[in-house]
Amino acid sequence: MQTGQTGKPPVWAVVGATASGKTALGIALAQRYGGEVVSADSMQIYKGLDIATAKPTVEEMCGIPHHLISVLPPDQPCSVASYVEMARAVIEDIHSRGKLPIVVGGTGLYVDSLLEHIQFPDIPSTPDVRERLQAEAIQLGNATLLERLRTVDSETAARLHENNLRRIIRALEVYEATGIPLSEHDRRSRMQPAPWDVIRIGIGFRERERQRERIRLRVEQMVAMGLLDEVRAEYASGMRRATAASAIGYKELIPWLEHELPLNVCLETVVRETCRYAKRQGTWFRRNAGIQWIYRDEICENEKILSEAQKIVEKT
RNA sequence: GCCUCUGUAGCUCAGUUGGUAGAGCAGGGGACUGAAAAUCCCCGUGUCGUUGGUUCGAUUCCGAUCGGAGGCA
Repeated sequence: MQTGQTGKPPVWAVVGATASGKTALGIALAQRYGGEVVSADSMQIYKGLDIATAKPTVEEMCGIPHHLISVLPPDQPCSVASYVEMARAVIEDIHSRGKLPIVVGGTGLYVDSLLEHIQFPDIPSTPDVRERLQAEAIQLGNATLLERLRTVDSETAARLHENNLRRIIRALEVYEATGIPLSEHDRRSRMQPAPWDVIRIGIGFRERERQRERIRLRVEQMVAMGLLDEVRAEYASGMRRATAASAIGYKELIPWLEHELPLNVCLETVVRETCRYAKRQGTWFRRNAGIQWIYRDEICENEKILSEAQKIVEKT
């Protein structure tokens, strides 16, 4: 098996916003370089909602093995930590078979936690503690909880806004469980460098309007592929409260299923929410100086995107 | 034809007892370590429909006019 410059085994990654064409590029690269795809997508990891989450179809996969897609039941909560654990095992397996792992995904937190080799301490979320803190927040106010956090972890408290209750609660939860501030855990989690040589390719858009057009088109395609039936079936099966239920393209169509809004309005919401999501993804990946970008609206055809990507991987 | 209401940010609408205006949504920017397709933060100049008049000063009052909604014929 080939190794990178430093002698470490290679891992490639294709990242970027939704509807940028990551999936196609990942598969094309895998075909040419003996790769297998490792998905880094917090929604595709769940079974069901295949169309809504834009999972590649069997034909699109072209026989390339895809990992971490449709591996969890929709009602099972996932987390970065468990994703990273699974993904590491998958990468190790791919390497052991002499193949090249290509991480493809738009969930920035998952991608970075994996590639930066974050060591997550074993502090799982505890629903009862969260509920208790949630209740306290309602009773005493968020500011009180943030103050409490300040006394045990001023560093984390300083960077959290009092409205960001979710993170305040997590920080308190971690301290209660371990007696060590979250900020300290975070530092320790970054002590180990990744054992791979990573190449990151990003697919982006220069102009937001191009991206918007592409998203609109993709939503139309999803509808043509049977999105509505899929959502209806999923809804009927009673999927609630799980992470998978927050998928864009699913939750926006519920008012239509419940006869509260017309279909076209809900579909417009799907487009809008997807654009907003894409914007957040852009913000996430933009700050990463290690990504080598290819711009979708400069190089339209997939062929050329592939050749650009080949230039990137071959010069490195 | 007459009467009433209405015309303010991309959209829905507040408001100014006359001193050139502000919310929500949309949009833009940012953050992000166990819910991340989630969650959170920051960003509001627009001929106040047009045109005359009153006034030191009008988006605000008055007249006309154009557009929209409703009512009476």
